[in-house]
Amino acid sequence: MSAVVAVFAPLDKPLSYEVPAALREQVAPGVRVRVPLGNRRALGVILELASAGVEGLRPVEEVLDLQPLLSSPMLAFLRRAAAYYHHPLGEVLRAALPAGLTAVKTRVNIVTERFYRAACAVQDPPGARQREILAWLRGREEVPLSEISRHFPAPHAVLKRLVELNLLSVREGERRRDPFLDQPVPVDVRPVLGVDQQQALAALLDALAAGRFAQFLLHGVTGSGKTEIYLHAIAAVLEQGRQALVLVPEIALTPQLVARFRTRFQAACARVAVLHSALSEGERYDAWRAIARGEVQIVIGARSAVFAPLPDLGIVVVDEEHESGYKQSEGWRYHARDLALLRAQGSAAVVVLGSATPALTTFYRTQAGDTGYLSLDARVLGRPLPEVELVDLGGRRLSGALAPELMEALSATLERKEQALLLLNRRGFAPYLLCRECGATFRCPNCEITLTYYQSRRRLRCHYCDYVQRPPERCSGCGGTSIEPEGAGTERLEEELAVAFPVARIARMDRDTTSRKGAHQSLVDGMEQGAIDILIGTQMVAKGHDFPRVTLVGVIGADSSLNFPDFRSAERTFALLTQVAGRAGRGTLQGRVLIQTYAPTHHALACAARHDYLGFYEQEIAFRRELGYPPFGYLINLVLAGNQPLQVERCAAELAEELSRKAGEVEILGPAPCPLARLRGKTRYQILLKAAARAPLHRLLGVVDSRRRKLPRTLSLAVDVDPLDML
DNA sequence: AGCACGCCGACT
DNA sequence: GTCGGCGTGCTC
Repeated sequence: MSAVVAVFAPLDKPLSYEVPAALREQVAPGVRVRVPLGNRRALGVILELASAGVEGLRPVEEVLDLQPLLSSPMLAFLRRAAAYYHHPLGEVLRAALPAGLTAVKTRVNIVTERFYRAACAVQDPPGARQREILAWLRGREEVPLSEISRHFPAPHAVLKRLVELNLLSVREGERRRDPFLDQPVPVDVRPVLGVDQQQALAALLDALAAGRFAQFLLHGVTGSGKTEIYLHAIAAVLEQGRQALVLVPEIALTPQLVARFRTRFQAACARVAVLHSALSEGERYDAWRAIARGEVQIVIGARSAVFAPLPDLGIVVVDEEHESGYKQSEGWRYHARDLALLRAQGSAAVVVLGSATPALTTFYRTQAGDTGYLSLDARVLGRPLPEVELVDLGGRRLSGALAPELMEALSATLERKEQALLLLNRRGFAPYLLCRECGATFRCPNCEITLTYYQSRRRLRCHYCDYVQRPPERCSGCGGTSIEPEGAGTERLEEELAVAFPVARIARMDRDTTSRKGAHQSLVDGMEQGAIDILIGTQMVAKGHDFPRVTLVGVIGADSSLNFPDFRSAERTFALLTQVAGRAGRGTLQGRVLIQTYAPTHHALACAARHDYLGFYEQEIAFRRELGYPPFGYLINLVLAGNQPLQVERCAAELAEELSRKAGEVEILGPAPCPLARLRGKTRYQILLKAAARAPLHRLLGVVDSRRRKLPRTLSLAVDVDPLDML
């Protein structure tokens, strides 16, 4: 008997192993095995078994699972995914399984831990620390050791003594800690559905009742009540005894969404599992097993949650489906929304893609009829959309980052004691330092970009590789000393506003101010409690939260994303502007949006100002059609990177040459240096493959696969199927 | 990925 | 004369 095994290694094909007689009872497709590979061992998953013996196979050494870890629909899904993305199956399986199940060095998963509970005794112990911990424990139920450790350093000896004194009881229990449980549970409000919502829901319920694969776009502006529809549809899925998967672009920004799900389904006793990056290896494993056993009805998570092993998946919700966070940007470059569709096909599940600004490709599918279109026209409670004005900066010279119009609007907002939100999609004080004498800028030695200047810390920093240096006293080129920051980032804007509005309470929200745990939440709280008057931030401020007292939104660098060297730059700009504009006037107050731009006639800006998705779509789709870009063509980007510039260039040229010979109907663009031609010390070249259909592209990738192994090992080749950006 | 094999520079 | 640099090939 032999087994075909996908080994967790970047091999281009599965390997066959002999199944020893002693292991015959234990093997099955979907179980993990330990196998010899070269002169080491590796883990892998059995894909299939064959009774016919083959000579000269090495034996399976150990079977690691009693039951298949991956069900057969799940395996089928992952095989299709591997084929689609031209990624080694073993690596795909590794990405789909919780870390810890794929490493050879088998770590014992922590499944139990000690729980302590204060006894009913009233007398107090002698030690001060003992009293302290006991008092704390008396205020709560059963507490796991890990949580006690978080509040008290090295509590073990103290706890042991308290147990000896019979003041505490201990129990060994299964570990289940979930940071999202700390969220206050909101009251479950069940708003009455509007007409649009009822129609959308009815369509979803019909599809669910049919029990077949179907996909829908739920198109509605922020605040139009998409979440309520998800909740209703999921309730119907649970009724059928099936499970639901909810994907969100970034789980860290959605604690209130999670809380809402928890509250709603508490009564139905449905278990909601949240998969997020803060889970330890053990917790992740526990959650994964519970999901696979069918004990969890609803899974909420970021892109990797698309691999959650729900046994009978009935619905997948992809919230904010246009978000780029769904695309994995290194290693296996999958897109969770596209994988969700692939998976749902195999599970006869319904997919709901929700967005206020759907990806162009998604909206196109609704026009073509492949995807059902459900539209929520009005904001709930009929709140009007904010008035948006474009402030044309053409030919004007500003004294600071803000135009007078925006300054005036800000002071009016402050006078009314309302809040303002300013979007400037650039961190730091200034995007670069400039020598006034010779025009030199200061660049990262590893990456081909200018170093961002941080005034607060007096440092220059690279946003790509984190290289840091002190700002130079004099220019290395001409020796000049008049070196000045050019352009403005959030740090500078904050400073400028502090001068202009000395009494205003100003806060900044970007990756630099929110890296500390809980920092993001405290800024959100500050806004909600009215402790902040002006919130400055990068695109982070456009996402996630409702601030009911925000009546003014200002956008400062609206054009910077428009000038990205990428065919999707208009789409991204439109989505960001629409999203941030939606932040104004969420409460009962009328909102106003001012967008500073040099390109007021560009359709991304003009349409965003009119809240006109359809108008934007019409213009953008015409451009895509003309150039054969998605959805009218399919792209695969090949990125070659290496330390030696000449070698990278030469190999890229050779690869492109060979591809051209076999191109057929595939268009080969390049090789050309990537827009980020150097990144973390590596020189990068790209070759873009473009075709009107997928099949010839995939055929051509066969050439890449066979050539991959012949490349010098000092070079890396990344295959990006359906690239989102090409930097 | 990991690991060995194999062919060219600076050391005891 | 070796030790070891990393380019190259292979893993059932």
